[in-house]
Amino acid sequence: MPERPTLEGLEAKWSAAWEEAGTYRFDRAATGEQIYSIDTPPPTVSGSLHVGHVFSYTHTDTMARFMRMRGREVFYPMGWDDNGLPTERRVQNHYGVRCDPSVPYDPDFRPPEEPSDREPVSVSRPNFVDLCLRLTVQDERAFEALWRSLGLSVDWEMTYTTIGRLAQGISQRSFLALLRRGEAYQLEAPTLWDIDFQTAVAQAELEDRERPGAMNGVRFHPVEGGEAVIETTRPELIPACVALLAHPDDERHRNLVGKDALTPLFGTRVPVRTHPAVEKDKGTGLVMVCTFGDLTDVMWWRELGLPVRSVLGADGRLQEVPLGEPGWDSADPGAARAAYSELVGLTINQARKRILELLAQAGDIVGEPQPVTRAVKFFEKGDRPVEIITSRQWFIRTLEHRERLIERGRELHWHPPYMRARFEDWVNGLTGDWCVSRQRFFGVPFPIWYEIDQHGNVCHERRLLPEDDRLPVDPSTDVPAGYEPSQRGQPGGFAGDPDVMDTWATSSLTPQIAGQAGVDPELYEKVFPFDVRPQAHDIIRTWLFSTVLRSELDYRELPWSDAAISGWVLDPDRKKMSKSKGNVVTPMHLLDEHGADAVRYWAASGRPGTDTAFDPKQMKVGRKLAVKVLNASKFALADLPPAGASLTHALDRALIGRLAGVVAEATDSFEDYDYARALERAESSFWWYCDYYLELVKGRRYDPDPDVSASVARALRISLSVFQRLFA
RNA sequence: GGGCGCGUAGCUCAGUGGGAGAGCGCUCGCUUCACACGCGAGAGGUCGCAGGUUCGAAACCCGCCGCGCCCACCA
Repeated sequence: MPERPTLEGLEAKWSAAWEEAGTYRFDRAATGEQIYSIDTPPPTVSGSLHVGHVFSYTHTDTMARFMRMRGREVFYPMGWDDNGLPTERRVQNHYGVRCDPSVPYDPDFRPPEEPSDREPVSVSRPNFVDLCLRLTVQDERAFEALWRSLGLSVDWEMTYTTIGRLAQGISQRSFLALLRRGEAYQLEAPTLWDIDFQTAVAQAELEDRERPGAMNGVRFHPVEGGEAVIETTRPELIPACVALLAHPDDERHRNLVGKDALTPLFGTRVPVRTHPAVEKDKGTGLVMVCTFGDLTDVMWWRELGLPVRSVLGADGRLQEVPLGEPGWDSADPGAARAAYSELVGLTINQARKRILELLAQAGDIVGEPQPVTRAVKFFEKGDRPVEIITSRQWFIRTLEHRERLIERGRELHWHPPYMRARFEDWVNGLTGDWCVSRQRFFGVPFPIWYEIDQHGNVCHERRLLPEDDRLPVDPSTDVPAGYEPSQRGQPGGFAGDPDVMDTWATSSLTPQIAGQAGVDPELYEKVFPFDVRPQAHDIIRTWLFSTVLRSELDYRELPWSDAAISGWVLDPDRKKMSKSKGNVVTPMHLLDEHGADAVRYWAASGRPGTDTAFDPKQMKVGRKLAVKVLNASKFALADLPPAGASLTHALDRALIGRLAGVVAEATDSFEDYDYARALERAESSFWWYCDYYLELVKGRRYDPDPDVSASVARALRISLSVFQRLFA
């Protein structure tokens, strides 16, 4: 018994001891209901963990420890989500490179020592992927060190990465199965597109940002005379206009409906039609449909069977179009070409400015532009608004499974229960199938090649698929069965699918990856379906939703019985922490300053699902609690008589009875995933115990008569053990 | 516009039908032999507002106000 008990050194001593003893290893001999499996969120490996990670992972850890103490064999792996755009962007900045798939592989490539200020160095795709792997290995080491400092009781022998062979094989196998069953399909269709990353993105990855704009009145010219004025914030899309629409009940435009009008500047003939989704009281009540300005355009285009006139290129600039040719008819092809030549090659903003000048010169601007602020869709990791561009992409069927997904959401036990509403809202609001292909590099490739015909054309409908036992494959370096490497890209040869999967297309399989589906069937059988998916509420629409979808498509069952949803850590002003705001708190110094128990105390006091303000004061409180436990232990255990006596004194018996109630309450709280309530009960009863029970028994505890002190000694042993287990 | 959550002491929050509470902060006192990272005493609140249900409402119901998040719209 030390003279002055101290927290210093305890963490290093015990984490080493637990590692040595394999305390948190999963015992594969366990079976059935005995096993409690956790579908741990793999944190994105792109820089550093922040205090929000510490918060929610601590919540999960308390559940793991509780279940272990209840006699369950806990399967608690860790994963690293290292594939995807965040890593690519970090590698670009860190090494000053840019991936260019047309550059050949250089086996002797060395990255620059320091990223230069000049143009980034173009490197081949394999070299780029090597750099991504190199950097993520470093990051993952740092992440593991942090998790160990925090005392997470994960089994470090079960770690996976989303770019690793296991995850790639499982992702590809699942995708090919979906393809065989028709649940995955390839289609050339309007797709949400980020013009900076030049990749398709999914509905789930969009966010709104307020942007200033201007509403411009623009005059169209009905072929039978008169005028048709629309209002638009996107005049640069006038060459892509395919129709004008009015509401069916709108008297003002009744004489135009069913007739044609010519676009200003380009003289393209477009029909005037009706659609019930047009809002009469917005602008003039007349709206132009372009291919494509927004998702509403896509809906009108699809429902009214309109043609496509695509003016926007993948790089976000206006591209060459065959004005005057079929599909691009013009009343005055010469004038149309002259006007469009002023726009081609310009960015969206440049083109918008220029076309307004041209319209003004032509006298087709009506009134003054009205400044407006409107919410614009952005890719959540992007810097410019998403556009809608027609491209060939892979999709997973989602819309037709909506009702079954809602049902699964109702079978799932949500903690807290109201989080289910977010899931249902999202499913009900889906507007399209899930676009899973990305025109990027550091991800799981689509395991598909295409035949090339004698003319050198890639035949996307003539697919060459690998057998499952070859997976994972990289079609950009591997060769389909029956072909030679020399036939790549040649007439009569083959071409690999150039795309990689959306990172969620892999993350949606974390139960299968963690459980090693198809690789270690015995393990998988034991852990799947998992018991719990812990995660934060902001990714219900992405990770939780997509995992439920994949499990439904592959197994027709839920991937887990429970979902434990944690809140966010907000800054002291209750604002969301984000890199751009510069208010992110990194956790390592907190662990150094306050100690893991203190940080965990703060985290565990945040109620399930509730956002919590970052508050170091709570960590100080946690540290005091830890010190108090040491001191109370010193008092309780010093010079105790031998064990074995019985509880004879009423006060001692009352204490133990009271503790039984606390244990029951804490247990009930934990069973309902309410670790915060369990902590609050344990803590308040512990301070009561110190202030009243320990003070009350001092006289008897030091009584020279062993018959008097024996009952106290017994009660102290029991009560101290109970409190230590409650806090554990 | 729709959905969800929240609004209790200066701050952070607990409290789902009967006593308004905890920690921090503040005031006063105490080195008392587990602990000054402690102990004791105290000040501080029309429980967002307005109705209703009830013998009784911080809690249950209706409406409103404010804050946050998600979704939709965004011509």
